[in-house]
Amino acid sequence: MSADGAADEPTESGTDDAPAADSPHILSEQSALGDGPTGGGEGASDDREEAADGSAEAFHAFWADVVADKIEARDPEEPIVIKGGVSPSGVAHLGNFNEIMRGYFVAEVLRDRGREVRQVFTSDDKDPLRKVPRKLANADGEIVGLGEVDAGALGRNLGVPYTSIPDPFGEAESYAAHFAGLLKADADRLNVPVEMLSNTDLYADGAFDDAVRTVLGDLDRVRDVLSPYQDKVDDEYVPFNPVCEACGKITETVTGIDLETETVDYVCTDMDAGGNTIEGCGHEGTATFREGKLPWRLEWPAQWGVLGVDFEPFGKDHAEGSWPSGVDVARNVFGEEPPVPMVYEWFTLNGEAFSSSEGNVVTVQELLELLEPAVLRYFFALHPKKARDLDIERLDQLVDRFDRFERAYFGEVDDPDLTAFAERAYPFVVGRADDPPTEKPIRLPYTFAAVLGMVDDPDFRERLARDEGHIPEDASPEAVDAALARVDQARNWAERTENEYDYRLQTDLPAVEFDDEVAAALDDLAEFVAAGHDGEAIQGAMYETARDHDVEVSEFFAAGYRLFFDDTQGPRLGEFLGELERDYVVDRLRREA
RNA sequence: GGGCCGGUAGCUCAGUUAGGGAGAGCGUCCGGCUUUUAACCGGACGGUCGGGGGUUCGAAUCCCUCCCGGCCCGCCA
Repeated sequence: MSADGAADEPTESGTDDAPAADSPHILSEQSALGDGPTGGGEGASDDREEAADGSAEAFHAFWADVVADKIEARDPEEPIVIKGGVSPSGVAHLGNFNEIMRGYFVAEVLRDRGREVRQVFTSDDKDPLRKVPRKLANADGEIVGLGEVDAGALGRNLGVPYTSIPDPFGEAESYAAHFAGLLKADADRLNVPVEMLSNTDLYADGAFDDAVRTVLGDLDRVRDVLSPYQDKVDDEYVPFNPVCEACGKITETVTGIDLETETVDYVCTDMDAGGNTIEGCGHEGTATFREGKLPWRLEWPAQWGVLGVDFEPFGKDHAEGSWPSGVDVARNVFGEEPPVPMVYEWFTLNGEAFSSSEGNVVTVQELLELLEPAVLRYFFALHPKKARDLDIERLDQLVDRFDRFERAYFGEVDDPDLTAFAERAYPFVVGRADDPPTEKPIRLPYTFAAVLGMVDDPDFRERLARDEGHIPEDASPEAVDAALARVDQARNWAERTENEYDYRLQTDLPAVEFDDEVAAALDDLAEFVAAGHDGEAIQGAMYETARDHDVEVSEFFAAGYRLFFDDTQGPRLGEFLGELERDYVVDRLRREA
């Protein structure tokens, strides 16, 4: 926006004309060329008229630095504005968080470079509800079906801006407020400071007045710019959608424009919405510039100008659609430079596309029951151009990768590439860019934490973790507590996925029946345990006892698993029993309690 | 059909900026921990870097082409 061009004569293409110059795929370009290197840490190559992009960029191990270079190269005014935005839908799922998290890392990198940054997020809530969602998230973030709410009320509000639709749960000010509240709450959970803005409010406050005036004041130019992108744009097309004062719906038939009074006349006609027709009420009325909205292809670039946006990440669906037209509109309708763009790949959940209607969604809140915020933030710090799958079944892999990434930061991994990435990105991932941790946190391997989660007793968990060497002797109580917090998360994971760690120590004696040899062997083992031995010894005794009684080792273990877990398999039993209360183990082995 | 992005080991991914030894973790297999039972340790197996062609002394990396997948190319956002 602030850059250079955009004098008074918005010519063909703002600055230079190489088509690739406006590619939003800034993390894919091989770019290079240019001359003056940006030098070690300064960046900001000033004066130098055209040529624009010049300056060979230094290599960065963290993609957010590449983006930050692009932004700084434009010599932006501060605060630098980073924007994201979504239209409210039924569920604020993890996919929506790309908008927030990708921008966040760029914001943090810029702040780290001494820049003042404002990260905003627009809830594009003046958009009309186009179809009734099949799933909604309630105020607690739980996903529920339409049966939980007044679906009829939603159906009657098709075509109405989200901000004018009551919250289906009857709590927030509106449907839009409910949804924005969910997003904000999740951002808070991830400790991401983002300023939520309501698009409806921006209109109501007159923020878009100038943009609307510009658009309606020079319809021919707008039509010229827009027509290559949209077939519907003809000589009659008026890119402004008043809200019908009678029925509250967004309308699209404008019959008159009065630039003096800043009003438009309209007729509330039927509207197509994804194959369905939303009926208009037929009302004829007059609306001010604040009582309507611009269509998306104009609204988006208008937001850039209104908010002074310097950078905006967006999903790949926008890359070939609204981005090119947005660039054109920004330069040739509003006379300003579009922000630095960045396309991110979508990711999938358990191998499938996110889909709230089919229930294939997961929220930040749900995920934080399964892993630490830092791990989730790490997921978003990975390269945005890779299509990634978030596989809940194999969440342990993600956590393991994070742990390795963390170890790399502390110089414990022999992998130069990973180490270079970690050295730069880790402080941002843990949210401590200005005060990086100097000591590596204690991390229990995730699957081991899941094993500990089979027993509720906190002392048991700590003892076994210590005995297995996962907690240093001199660890502070706080550090130990922090490490053990992962046990509850891993336990939730095991329960949620019903995987091979989903075992539960049985407090009551399961129904069992053993043949005489096995029973005798169990009695012997009980005696051994009663005599007082550690886990390792018990493990060894299990083998010996089985042999002594001519019992297959596997059969004997199965008996043990049946007694303690009511299952045929389980974790390494000896070490496990060694940490449990002795009387309990002895009684159970004797099938007495 | 056209455009954009992606395709590296069974899985999850680094490596492509700047051409030079194809890598990690997990899984699998084998072994170790006196001892077949998920955690810990060691080792091995495992890849035509999607296919083909080209440039080069040398290509996962650069160029061309083809295949596969996602997205866009109506409306909406």
